[in-house]
Amino acid sequence: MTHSEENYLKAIYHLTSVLENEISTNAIAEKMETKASSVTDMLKKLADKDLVHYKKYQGVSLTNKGLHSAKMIVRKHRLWEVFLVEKLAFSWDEVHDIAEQLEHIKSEQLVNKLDAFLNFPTEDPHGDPIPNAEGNIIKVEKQLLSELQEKQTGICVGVKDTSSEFLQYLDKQGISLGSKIEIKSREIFDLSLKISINGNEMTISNKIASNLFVRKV
Amino acid sequence: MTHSEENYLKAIYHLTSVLENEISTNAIAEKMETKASSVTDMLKKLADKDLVHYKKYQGVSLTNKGLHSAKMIVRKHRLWEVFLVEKLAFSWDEVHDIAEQLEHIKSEQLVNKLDAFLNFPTEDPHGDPIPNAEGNIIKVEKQLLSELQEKQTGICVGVKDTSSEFLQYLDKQGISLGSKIEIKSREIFDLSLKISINGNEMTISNKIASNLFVRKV
DNA sequence: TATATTTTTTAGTTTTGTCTAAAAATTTAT
DNA sequence: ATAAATTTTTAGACAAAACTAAAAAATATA
Ligand SMILES: [Mn+2]
Ligand SMILES: [Mn+2]
Ligand SMILES: [Mn+2]
Ligand SMILES: [Mn+2]
Repeated sequence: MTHSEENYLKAIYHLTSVLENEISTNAIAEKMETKASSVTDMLKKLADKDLVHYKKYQGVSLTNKGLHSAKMIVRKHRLWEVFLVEKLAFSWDEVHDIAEQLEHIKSEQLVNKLDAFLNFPTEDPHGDPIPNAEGNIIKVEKQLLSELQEKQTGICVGVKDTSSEFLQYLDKQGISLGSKIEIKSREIFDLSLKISINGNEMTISNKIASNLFVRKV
Repeated sequence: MTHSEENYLKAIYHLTSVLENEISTNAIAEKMETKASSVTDMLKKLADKDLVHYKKYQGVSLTNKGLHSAKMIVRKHRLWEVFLVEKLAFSWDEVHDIAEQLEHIKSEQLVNKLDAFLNFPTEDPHGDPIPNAEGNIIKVEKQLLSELQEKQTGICVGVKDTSSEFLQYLDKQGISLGSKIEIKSREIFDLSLKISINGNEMTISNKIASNLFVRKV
């Protein structure tokens, strides 16, 4: 499997969890920042290899084989991110691009030894789940901070936007995975929130709150 | 720089240390298991990018820029090999192919953090020197075991052949980097050696002895 | 329903890296 | 010095992965 094929599988996998039904050519093109015609070419190739179900004009979905491959790529991506943060002291906003390269390294033994070296983590530095060697994922129930009611409290367990801009903003505000956040009040006008985080009071916009995952406590 | 360009630079670099003078198209083709015509094509491209000095029919050599790039690839290859052996518990005969992939990961920060994580090793698991961030190499004087005289003793500091067959043979015989080897006697007929290694006596062929580097003591 | 708009596919190019076959240059042998 | 052998380069082709422009299909609108 080529890097390009792997990137397409991964894109389809990620779109599947957001869009539920069949994935459109255009959705893939947008996600991969490429042209729809290139996507069509690749879908044919992936279909030939039994990695996707594809019918002209009808969108695409992963076969079992394709799903498993996609999960293994995501597994590698997230394990490498853990390695970079935990072992090499990268910060969580620096690791994505490097992991994009490392996820294509081919060696089952390597992934599994890396997994063991890292003590079989179940989540990456952004709170995303890491599939195990069989492809199984531990789902943690979580919701957006913006969905919490006034006076409710949550533990920050993930980010929806993983851009370094957003992650660096969170660093600046002292928000990280594990932070305890209480909604003090919600401003009706712009849905901004007054929160207390580890005792510290501050105001955050709705945009921020709808990119933070929390586990209610 | 593409993977392929990097592989060519590395091949030329390795051939340079063996062949001294200008490197021939055929030597590169043989090393890379490709056709001479493919090599010619690539040499033109590398010359265009000022990575090699190339004159038709006259062979090729690395420019300063090309030499530095090659050293950085070798640096990555050998650091990753150290990582795989020291941290992930791979054996020294399993790491080369994985390092061939990892050497192409592009991130200066990654290499340097990995280097620090490994405590700035100067040699890889096969005894080959690791260029530092500036490309400098610590040369250790070493010679082939086959060059030692009777009654002389050496410490094993490297292997010339890094094939897994040879490395596994060494494992089986209990020979590793750091082993103290004394030449007890040399058989004139086939140049085989009776040696004692860490007290243990055994006989090895000339082929083995001329693939083992030692530091005389 | 008929028409307009959007989405998707097809057709034809381009770039990279490879190949084979043939031509050109260099080296070796007579 | 000439001929033979070897090495290297050129010419032309191909596969992968991208692109643009145009055609076809599906969807939305009047
Ligand atoms: Mn990532
Ligand atoms: Mn992540
Ligand atoms: Mn190696
Ligand atoms: Mn090595």
